[in-house]
Amino acid sequence: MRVREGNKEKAIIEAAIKVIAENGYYGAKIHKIAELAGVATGSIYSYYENKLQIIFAIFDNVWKELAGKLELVEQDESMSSSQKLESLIDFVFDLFTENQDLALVFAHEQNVLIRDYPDKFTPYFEKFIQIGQNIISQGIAAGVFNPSVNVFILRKYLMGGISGCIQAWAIDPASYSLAEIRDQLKLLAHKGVNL
Amino acid sequence: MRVREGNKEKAIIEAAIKVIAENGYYGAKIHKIAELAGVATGSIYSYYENKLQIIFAIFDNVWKELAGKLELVEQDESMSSSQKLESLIDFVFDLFTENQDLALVFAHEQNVLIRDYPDKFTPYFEKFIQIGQNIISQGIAAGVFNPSVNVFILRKYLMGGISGCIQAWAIDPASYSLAEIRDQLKLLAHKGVNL
Amino acid sequence: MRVREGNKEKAIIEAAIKVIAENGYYGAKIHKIAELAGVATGSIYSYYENKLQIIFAIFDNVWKELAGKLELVEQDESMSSSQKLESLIDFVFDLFTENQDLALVFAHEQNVLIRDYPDKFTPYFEKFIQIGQNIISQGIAAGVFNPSVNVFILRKYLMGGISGCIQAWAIDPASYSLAEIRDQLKLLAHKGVNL
Amino acid sequence: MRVREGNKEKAIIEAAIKVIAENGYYGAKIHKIAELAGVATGSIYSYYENKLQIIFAIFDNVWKELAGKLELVEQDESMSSSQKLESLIDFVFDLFTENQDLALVFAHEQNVLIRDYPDKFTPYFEKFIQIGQNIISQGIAAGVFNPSVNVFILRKYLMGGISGCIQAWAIDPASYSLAEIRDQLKLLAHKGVNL
DNA sequence: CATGAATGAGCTTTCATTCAT
DNA sequence: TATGAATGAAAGCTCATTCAT
Repeated sequence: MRVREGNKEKAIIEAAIKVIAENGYYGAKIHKIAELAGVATGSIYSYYENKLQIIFAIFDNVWKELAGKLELVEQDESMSSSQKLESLIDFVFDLFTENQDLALVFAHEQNVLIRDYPDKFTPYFEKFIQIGQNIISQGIAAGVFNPSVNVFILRKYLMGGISGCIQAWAIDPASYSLAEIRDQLKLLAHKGVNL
Repeated sequence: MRVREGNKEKAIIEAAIKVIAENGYYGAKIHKIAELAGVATGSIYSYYENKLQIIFAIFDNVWKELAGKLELVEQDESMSSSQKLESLIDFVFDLFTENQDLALVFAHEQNVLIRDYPDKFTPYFEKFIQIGQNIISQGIAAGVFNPSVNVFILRKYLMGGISGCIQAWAIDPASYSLAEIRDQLKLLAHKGVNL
Repeated sequence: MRVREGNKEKAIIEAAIKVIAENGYYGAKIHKIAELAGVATGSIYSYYENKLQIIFAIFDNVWKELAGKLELVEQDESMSSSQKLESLIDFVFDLFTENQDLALVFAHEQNVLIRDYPDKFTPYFEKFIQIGQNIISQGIAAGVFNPSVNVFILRKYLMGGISGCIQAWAIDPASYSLAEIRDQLKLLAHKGVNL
Repeated sequence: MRVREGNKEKAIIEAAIKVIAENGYYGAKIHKIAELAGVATGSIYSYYENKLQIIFAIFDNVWKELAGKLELVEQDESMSSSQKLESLIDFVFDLFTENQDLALVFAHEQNVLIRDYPDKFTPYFEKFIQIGQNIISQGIAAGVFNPSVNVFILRKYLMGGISGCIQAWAIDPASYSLAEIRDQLKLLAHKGVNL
């Protein structure tokens, strides 16, 4: 049956997220991940080729899900560009605020991973970014977004800003109101792109 | 001669920036830093207590300089809040675009360092951020900035956005026009804070 | 099989005794101990926390065994104080002459270890010494040992004398007759304590 | 002038005794010895070929002096064998109780040094021991000492016993009365050798 | 597939010794 | 001779990965 194995694979990923969130990628010991996942150290290697593939898998899951959702929104002709942009923020925001450890892994590890292995990082991230860029471009074409913004730069700016806020919250959740961050993010994004 | 050449310490820092930019903190081997600095491995430890202190020193230099500059601007009564905000962006932008490796170290390592050693990270960073926050608050008080933005969140957003752009450029400088990034950053920052 | 072979831990200790005997604690390289034990360097650390714990374990084994034996003798009411004192010498003598390397480790390292880590050294040594002291005190009370000897000083003297002889033999076994050393030790001990 | 240099050489030896007493030979850093001696690190090497020669010099000084004194006593026909034996103990005892650090160095390092460098250790030690052995042999020949003791073994026993007592005192001087140790040592030595 | 003991390459750090001044 | 910054070999220890069971 796939169920049991599927469970182990997932248990490993979840344990890895927790351990990496707490210790960083280098500080996350395979032994600890295995322990937390309730499997033997060696079993990790039945599911993932090596340590690197585990964190790749984490981000693959994340961006596959987000890109899938965003793709549906992009194609939804009943939504305005502004609504689509808000949805983008909501998707990212929902996922990471649901799972604080995942947010920390995202904030701390993704950039470094992309630097070290630009060609091996999940293509779904690029896809997600590309869709986001499309949404903005479409908004510009539709006359609702400011044509003077460089979408290529804007996407880096927006992602950086969102990431900065999520990280701040994940490190010290007690100091931030999630609802306010979300509203502010949307406000700032809109101010950034609107005419 | 007894006069310390004053170069070795600097040579080590510069070599460290280069090696860390290319390999990350964990991937930066002391041996390589020493080699690039043109000193013996052991000499590193005459100048820095251990590997960690090297990267701390890098950030200490960076934020000491930036906080110093920003402090002068903050106190300059001839400048408007908008001009001060632009100066902030210019300072960060100038420093990191002058030194691409430093930009990569900043973009990839700072957050992780702060996570792992929150109390040992240079206090000048917090000082810089605090001054930036003051500038925005003063702009709000002066009626030029939007009072509905949460400065606490905004500062994370702005720093994240700036960092995201600098990182994108540092990884792939050929694809970006520095001048355009700078203009866009200022535009986006203004749009974010203005009424 | 899950059954630990029970040999590796012992093989490491035995290799350590040999290597430390030949090179001293500081001269004993982990790599050499591992090689002689027939295990990988890293395996040492599965059994012992660090290098120090290895030599602590050696002395723990030694004095645990000797203190256990001496305790039985102390409680044996059929033996005279003189016989008990002879037993003490026999126990030490037997153990160390059976294992020349162990004798060298004892003679060369124990004092230094106690100096450097007085609180971490095996408590069984103190126990052994204490029982020896009791035996002498009982002999004095029974009127067979000389009441004018200071048992506190005597125990240092006796241990020092025994240690000196064992060391001399261990360094150059060809020059000494074990049987004669043993007889002389007993003679000297008796002359030291008898009335 | 020799004076100045002579002072430095002595200052180094004295600093070395102190530092080695506190940290052991391996724990004694050349840098610390130089600092305490008030000379530059490199200057040590103008006086001693290397670290090893420093501790050799310490023991050379010690045993040269003691052997010289004991030689005079041995040749003194007005003294009995028993008096000569007492003198031996007095000499050792006086020197080490005058200089507690020296006692620690003796107790902790001499045996190890002899093991590691049997041929390079000061010949004056062997000379001292030899004279001591002669004194006992003469006492036996004169009919005052017990002919059944093996002088070869006895000397190891006596030196071990004396060393054990001096070490105990040096480690914890507050717990011992020097006068009593000295008396007990003489008593035990006499009981050991007398008929 | 599951296990976890075993592996050993590779790293940071120390410190006796050197040598240009 | 005196100095002390510089050297670099060497060692303890870690931990991702393997593999016999």
